[in-house]
Amino acid sequence: MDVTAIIAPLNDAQREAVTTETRSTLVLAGAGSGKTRVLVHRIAWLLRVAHATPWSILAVTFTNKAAGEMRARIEPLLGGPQGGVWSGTFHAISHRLLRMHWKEAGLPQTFQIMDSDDQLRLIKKVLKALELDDSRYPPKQVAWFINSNKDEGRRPAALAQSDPSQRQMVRLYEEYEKHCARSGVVDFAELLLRAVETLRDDARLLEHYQRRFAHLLIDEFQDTNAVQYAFVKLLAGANGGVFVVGDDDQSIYGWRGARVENILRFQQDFPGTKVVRLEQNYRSTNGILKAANAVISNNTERLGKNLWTDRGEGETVKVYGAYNEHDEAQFTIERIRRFVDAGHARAECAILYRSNAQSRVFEEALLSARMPYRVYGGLRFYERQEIKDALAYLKLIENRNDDASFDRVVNTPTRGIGAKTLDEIRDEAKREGWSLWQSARSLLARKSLPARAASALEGFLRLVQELDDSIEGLPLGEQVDAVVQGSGLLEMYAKEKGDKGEARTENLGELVSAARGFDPDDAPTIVADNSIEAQGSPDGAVLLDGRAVGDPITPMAAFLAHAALEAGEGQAAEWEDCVQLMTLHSVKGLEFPLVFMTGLEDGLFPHQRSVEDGRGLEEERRLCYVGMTRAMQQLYMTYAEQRRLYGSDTFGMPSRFLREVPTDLIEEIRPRVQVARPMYASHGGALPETATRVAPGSSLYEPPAIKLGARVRHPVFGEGVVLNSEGQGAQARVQVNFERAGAKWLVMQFAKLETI
DNA sequence: AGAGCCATTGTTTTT
DNA sequence: CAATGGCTCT
Repeated sequence: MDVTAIIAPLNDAQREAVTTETRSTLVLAGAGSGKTRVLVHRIAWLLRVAHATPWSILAVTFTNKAAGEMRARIEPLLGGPQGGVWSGTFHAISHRLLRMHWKEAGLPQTFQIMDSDDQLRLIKKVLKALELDDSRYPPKQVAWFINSNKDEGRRPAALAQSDPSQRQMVRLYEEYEKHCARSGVVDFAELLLRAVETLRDDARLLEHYQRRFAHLLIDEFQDTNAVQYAFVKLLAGANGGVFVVGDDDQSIYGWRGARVENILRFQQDFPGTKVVRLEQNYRSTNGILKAANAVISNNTERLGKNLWTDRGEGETVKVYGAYNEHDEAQFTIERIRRFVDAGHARAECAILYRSNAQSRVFEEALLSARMPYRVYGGLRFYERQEIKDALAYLKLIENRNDDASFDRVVNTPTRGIGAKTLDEIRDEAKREGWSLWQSARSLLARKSLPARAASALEGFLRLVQELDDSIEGLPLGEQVDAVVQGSGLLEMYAKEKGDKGEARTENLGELVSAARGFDPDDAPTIVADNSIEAQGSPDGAVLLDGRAVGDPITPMAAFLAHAALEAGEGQAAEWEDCVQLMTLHSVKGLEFPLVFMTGLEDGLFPHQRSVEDGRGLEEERRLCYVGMTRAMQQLYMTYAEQRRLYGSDTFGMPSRFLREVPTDLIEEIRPRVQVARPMYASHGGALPETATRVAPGSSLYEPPAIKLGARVRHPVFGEGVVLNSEGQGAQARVQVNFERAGAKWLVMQFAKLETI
């Protein structure tokens, strides 16, 4: 393997990035510009040309999927699997550090990871324990408060306690942390924060890793939050090489703490950063690209970048204004059918929408059209109830103090441990500061429970202990099998009637086979490969206290972490050729020859709640940009004039993003016959259509004459508020709720409305 | 323990 | 329009 093979397939900008010798590099990689390629080739370059050792490289990605893809692409380039390189998500890497250095991190060796679902349950418990009203402090909001503070690196002590409700929130945060500590569980945000704090506060550990990881590579840098940024900065230290790749125009996770500003900050914090822009797009035709560029250019907070391509103009972007959501679905399917009839695969087509709820109409239509499809998102394997039950038993076997797991299965299957007994246990736990397991044992020892409850509880404790004893020394798969059966879960779900029970027992079976097939070595970020560290790297990485750095991780611990960190795909990968349905968020990173962006109506997309502030709107616009740039050959953008939402009909205006595409780049497809809008339109695509150039004055380009929520005055009815509007141009009507006369529909053309 | 009833409440998602 | 959660009643 020589240098040519690594750099030959690259364009100038890509090559400049891959071969850079500056300490810090920022690659601004536009959509479809070969971002992953640059990352992969950079690693190959470091190994083969700069002669870096594998263990000096740490590559961080945003999702597990991306990490897997990166690993898969490095292999052929280097002619074999690359052991020693640490790669994975920030969470997986943090987890690995914490497992190895649990002592330094102040965690029990058997600490367990708590997912968002467990977290919410715990918060509800804490609310109850503090006797706070959960309608005044909605658990979701509390979770948001805790998580976003952790994402920003703030512990309760660092928080202002300005007003009483803020004080309560901080108290909840504190109490929540106590519960976590007591039961030895760690939530997602905690994984990161704890890892950063541990490194920060332990000079020897920090020095070891700073010296070891001479090369840091971070993907999707625009999606990093404050703690992740701190993590990078900490590990880089004063000398480490940092190579970050990102695209400010594709930052769509601001709402969960991601900070685009990190890109700007990076250049300040790492003086001398070389900035490389990848602007040549290899994915889309020029028409699509120009349209996408036009939309994103409306954002003010940009680093600036213009994608170009040397592919041909291609087809124009098509816009379709449907009567309603059913018409929208029919139209979409009809176009897919044409595409497929022309010899394409269904899997080349993607239907995108803003929110998951919108998939339903498409699913129904696809079903009745007998067209196979696959919906991304939804309930994932390790999030299923029966799987979580089984995992809870396993976690409890690992760590008796895991309260979340105790709570979950103490009475599953039912064994006569009711609310009353549990309250007793919880009271005891609160009084003594113990875990539920410890409290249960104490209550039993003191014989302070009624006989029946006592024997039921006794039975549960014994069951867990017996399971623990019986699986010792067995291979992982047999351990899981023994627990699934011995816990009674399998029997319980087998009794459940109907398909549901069957599906659940099947899933439990799948869990067992997942465990049988689980190879810790396939989860490189989860299992510490101590052998490599023990040998020390040739360039002389230190050993701490002369022993291997950190503790090894058992297969069971690795499996449980894998289940928590990588919740598994929503549906088992079916290899049938099918149409792909997903949200605009989950399409990031993918590409399709034919893309439909649907539901382009103001209020839906951009979403109502984002329209209210400017930054929110810019993020929505980036989401639109992400969607548009997924299309390789053909892009359709559709909206519905009428849509049933939350059980009532709404009349939306075409999305403002549609108006941001220059008219000469799109063709608007409209029904040829202007019929009166049918009440329940569903014309199966049979309606003759015609494609026309959009003329100024077309419905799309006529801004709404009146804003929803505006106050208006009518010569006869007096003052009121605009509730709704419908139609455009001469037919435009508005619904106004008059203070005296009540709600009325008025035709804009005739009603002499005056805004006030 | 489980069925049945009423009220509430609705983005985006990974880890 | 649902899905969810809390509640009561058997």
